Amino acid sequence: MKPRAKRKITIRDVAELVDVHHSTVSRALSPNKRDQISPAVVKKVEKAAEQLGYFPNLVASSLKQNRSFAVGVLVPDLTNPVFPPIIRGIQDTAEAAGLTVITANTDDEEAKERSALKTMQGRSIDGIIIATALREDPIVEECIRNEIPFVLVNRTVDRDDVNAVVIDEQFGINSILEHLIGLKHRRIAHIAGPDHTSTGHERAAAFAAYLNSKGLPSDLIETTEKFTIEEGRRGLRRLLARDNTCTAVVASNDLLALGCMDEMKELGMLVPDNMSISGYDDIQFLERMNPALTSVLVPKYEMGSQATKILLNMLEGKSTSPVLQRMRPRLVVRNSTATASR
Amino acid sequence: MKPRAKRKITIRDVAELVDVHHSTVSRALSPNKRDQISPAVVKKVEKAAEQLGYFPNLVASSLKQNRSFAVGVLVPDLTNPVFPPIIRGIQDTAEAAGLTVITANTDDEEAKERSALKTMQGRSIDGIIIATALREDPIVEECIRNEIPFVLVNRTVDRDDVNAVVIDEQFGINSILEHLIGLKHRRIAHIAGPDHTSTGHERAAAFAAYLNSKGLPSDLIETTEKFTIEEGRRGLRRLLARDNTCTAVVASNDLLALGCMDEMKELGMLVPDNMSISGYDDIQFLERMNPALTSVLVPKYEMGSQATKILLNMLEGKSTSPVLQRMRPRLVVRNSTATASR
DNA sequence: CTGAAAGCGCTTACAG
DNA sequence: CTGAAAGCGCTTACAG
Repeated sequence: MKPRAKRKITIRDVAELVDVHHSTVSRALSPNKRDQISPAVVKKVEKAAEQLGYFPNLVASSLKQNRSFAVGVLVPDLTNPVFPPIIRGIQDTAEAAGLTVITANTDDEEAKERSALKTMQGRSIDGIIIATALREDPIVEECIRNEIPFVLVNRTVDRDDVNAVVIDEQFGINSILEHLIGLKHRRIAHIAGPDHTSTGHERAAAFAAYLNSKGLPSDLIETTEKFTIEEGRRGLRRLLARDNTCTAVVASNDLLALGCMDEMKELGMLVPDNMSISGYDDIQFLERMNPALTSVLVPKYEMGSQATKILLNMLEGKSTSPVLQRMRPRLVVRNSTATASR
Repeated sequence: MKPRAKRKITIRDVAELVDVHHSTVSRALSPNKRDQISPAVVKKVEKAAEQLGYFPNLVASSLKQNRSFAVGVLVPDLTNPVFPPIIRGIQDTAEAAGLTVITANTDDEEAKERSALKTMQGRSIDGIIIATALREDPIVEECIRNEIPFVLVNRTVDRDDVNAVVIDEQFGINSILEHLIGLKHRRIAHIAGPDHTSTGHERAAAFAAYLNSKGLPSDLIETTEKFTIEEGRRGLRRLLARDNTCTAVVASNDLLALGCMDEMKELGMLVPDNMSISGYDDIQFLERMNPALTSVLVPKYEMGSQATKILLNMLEGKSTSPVLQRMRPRLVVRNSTATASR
């Protein structure tokens, strides 16, 4: 026979059972106040709590402490395969520290970002991890203005007084270019991501710089509007319209690369026979594709996890000066890149 | 010059500015209490709130109302490609109704499920959407016992007094079997998902029933422990060890099918030449694989969205009797299935 | 080591 | 239509 009135068990019920003041119960149950209470009482309180099936009301606790033990995460779109591993890294690390994670999709729309931020603020979020940053980002500015602790992940902003965990893009681009040059490619093109993102911008800059340093032409850059398959197709179309001498294309991320592959197929051209193509990010299942896509693996889970650790430090009042952490990616060679055909 | 003390603006600050009682502000700002207040005052309150940059403290509101305007979601693992679209469907629908979504990964471990549920209860979650149900599920029982409104999605339990949005598995299995039989396959095998999941169980049952109804052998069923690539490999290995006459394999989901493809490759056998293979779920990028995997598309986003709508109805006190909603999947034929080779 | 009191920022019966 | 009061379930100075 279950209790019909499902009134919530509170700290007062526990107090009554043990016959102490409810503030004593609060202390006994709080890991860092526990030592203010005699072990005997702690024991009794714990037993009573257990017995009554008590669990703390985090909402009340949040209101009083003016923090919610929750962190927000802003991603463009959960169904973009780059993000799930990043989010998982965030969640695992946050939950291990007792924090709940609230994720919002922004679809790269500022209105949605603002609304998500507002909701999170209303929930007294402790901090926020932002995977949506543009190089000039009003939402980031807003977080700074409102003194919300935040860490950027994957992309960063142009200003350098923020915490961010990103990729060593130069290393990543260099490693793919080295690989292609080793395969005798001399005319290499770049399908660049949007220039208003740090990833798009830095990868394109690294691309040009490396080729210049090798005395190779670096003019074959087509910049896209978004990191999408469709934009990859259009980018490649534009590229081929103005040049038909290049033998390899470095795409700024995997989705753009997949778009390039689609366009090649549409044109009846073969990858890698007629053109080598590489991606960036190394999303799931590339090894199963036809052809398997060569890519630059970015440690997505670790980036998320690392960003969260930094945020946790901030919340604990440690780590004062802003940190820009660059993680090293790793080239993964597959079948979409091969020896230059001419 | 920004205000240094970033004390939060409260309803009282707004009240003071307009010179009314703070309860009046509360009413004026509440969509469903607004009409108790004279339009003139509402206007003034809104303006003052705007001017002060007031936004409501949802934590306080939650505490008082004993609901949090948040719903929980339990998934096994966010990085499993089936789930992001489901979650996105949930989020979009929930957010449109003003609810925040909190997602937790359980890795199919009961301990993690319990802990997630406890956290969510502590946060006074309004309801919960469960994508992790087993046919006999202690967490579901717990939700029932604690009278937490919940809706199951993708999988359901054996008891029928719950709300669930799942797939018409019989339709899905029939459509793939029809397709294979049309391709002259007569010895068809099934790599079944875990029997303790409704999906694994129902698909296997539908498989046997349909073949029986056509007078075809239905004994070639290998049951796996988990819906994973690795289990798919092992399942196919076991199958081939006991039978070498079958020409087609229906896998209970895409990951199992991918495992079957891997094992075929390992054995030096060709798909579909030596064996047709089909998946189920239709996760992202199957069309790009080598060979492109024939699958049964389940409307993932819509399932999530539909489950959320049902939950919203429950929260509004509508919809009393439990609903089992079955959504119709759709066969997507690709290159991994072809005419039987013998 | 423990208790009593105040208060976090809202909402909502109860009056008027 | 508006105000005054009480209270949601905690936490935490302040006493002792």
